[in-house]
Amino acid sequence: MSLPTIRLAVDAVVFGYDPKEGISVLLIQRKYDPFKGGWALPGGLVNEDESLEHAVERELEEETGVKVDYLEQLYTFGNPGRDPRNRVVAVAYYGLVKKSDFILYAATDADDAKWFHWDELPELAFDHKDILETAIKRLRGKIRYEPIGFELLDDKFPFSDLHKLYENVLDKEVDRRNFKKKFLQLDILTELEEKVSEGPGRPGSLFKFNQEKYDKFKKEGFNFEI
Amino acid sequence: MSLPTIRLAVDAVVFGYDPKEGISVLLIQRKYDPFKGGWALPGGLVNEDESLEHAVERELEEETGVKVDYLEQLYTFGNPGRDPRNRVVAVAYYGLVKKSDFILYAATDADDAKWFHWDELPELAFDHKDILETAIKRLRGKIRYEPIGFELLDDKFPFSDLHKLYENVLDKEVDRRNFKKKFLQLDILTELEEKVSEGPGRPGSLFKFNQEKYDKFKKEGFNFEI
DNA sequence: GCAAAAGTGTTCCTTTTACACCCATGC
DNA sequence: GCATGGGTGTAAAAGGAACACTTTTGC
Repeated sequence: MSLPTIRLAVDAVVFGYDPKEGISVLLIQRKYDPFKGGWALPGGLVNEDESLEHAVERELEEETGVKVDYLEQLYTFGNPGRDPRNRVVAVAYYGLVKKSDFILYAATDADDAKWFHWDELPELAFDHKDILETAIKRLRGKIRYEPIGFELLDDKFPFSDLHKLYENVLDKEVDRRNFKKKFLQLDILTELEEKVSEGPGRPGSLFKFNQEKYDKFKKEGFNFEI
Repeated sequence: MSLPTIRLAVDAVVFGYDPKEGISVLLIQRKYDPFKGGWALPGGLVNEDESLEHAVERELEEETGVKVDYLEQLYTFGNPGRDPRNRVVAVAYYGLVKKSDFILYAATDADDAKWFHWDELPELAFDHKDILETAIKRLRGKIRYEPIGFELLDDKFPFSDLHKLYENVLDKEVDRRNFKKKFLQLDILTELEEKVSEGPGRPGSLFKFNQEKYDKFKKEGFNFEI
């Protein structure tokens, strides 16, 4: 019996955030067939001697110039037929980045790399729509028992940015006062002296995450129902 | 550049339950090298034209005779070096079964197949210890936002079996009365007329799961903090 | 009649929700 | 001075935790 030839790939769902625009996803435009010219998740084949994480980070940087510092395995998609030409099993990861940290460029397999608002996505190649939906569900679930935000917001941010982030991810209104009360109770934020004023209205204090507490919650989880 | 040769395998962490003995894990004794004679999770290479789920179910039945009806993808383990001979990436699944439904037998790659109490596990081959620990964590997390039990208990069971199951999985005492109150509120159980007496003490009613509600919670999740 | 397990209810406390008024700024 | 967003507190409601007594059986 000969060895099955199954190719192993990784794909990355990278979320970015902007308080004004909401949540975006990083996509590339494919340079080669299949789906030439179509939009897809960044990703590619795993090399024989590299770890899966390394493969995602490498492909992501090659194709888009983005380096994520937070990356987590999402799910493995392996249905025969998901790639029209060969059997390819893809281990999908998802990551969070501060959009403003990067200038996108496209290279290797990508003709273009762009952020798309997660409500206005183009048609996607392969089963990447499924992957993306799985990632969105995961992000929505995650937010309830692990902090997100540090990876998506600037180092210093007004509280309203964090509040809007949660409203965006959960896609529902969240009472401003109760949210603040609950979040501050976690004792994960440091309030700075600085204030910032964006447009009209009273300026708000800037906050930053307490890295240590943040990592602790990330590791041990918490309960954050809202 | 030649195609990397990465082999793709699946491994299964199958949990079984017995109110008297607690939670067990199904392991096989390896017939061939590497780790010949050692204990390992059931599993094996994926065929070129079968889905990952199919591969797990096939390997599991071949090696142990167990057919799971509930199986969920756990995590993909892909570190180079996890298999001493080749690069093998393993997609791990975990499943829940009623132990009493099966008579184990060992075949193909397995010399023996046995249930081990999850507190008294032998040394495991490859990185299977990591896989198992990941599965245990997942099971403990799962119990809080999805029902488990239907897959682990007999069709009809006294309430105390369910209670013990939760105590076993969570590895802590849970107040009997509060647990019952909360669980019955979910309206997921049907109380039967039948009563059963196991040893001394007042006989208890038998319950069964309301399949429809169960599937709904399984799909949509709930919040069950205890 | 004693030990063992099942059935049931109440109180207290914590957490969550709903909600309103004042404050600092830009224009 | 008015529109806009930021900052803060309180009361009512719901949910969770703690806890004790009665009932039915086996021996």
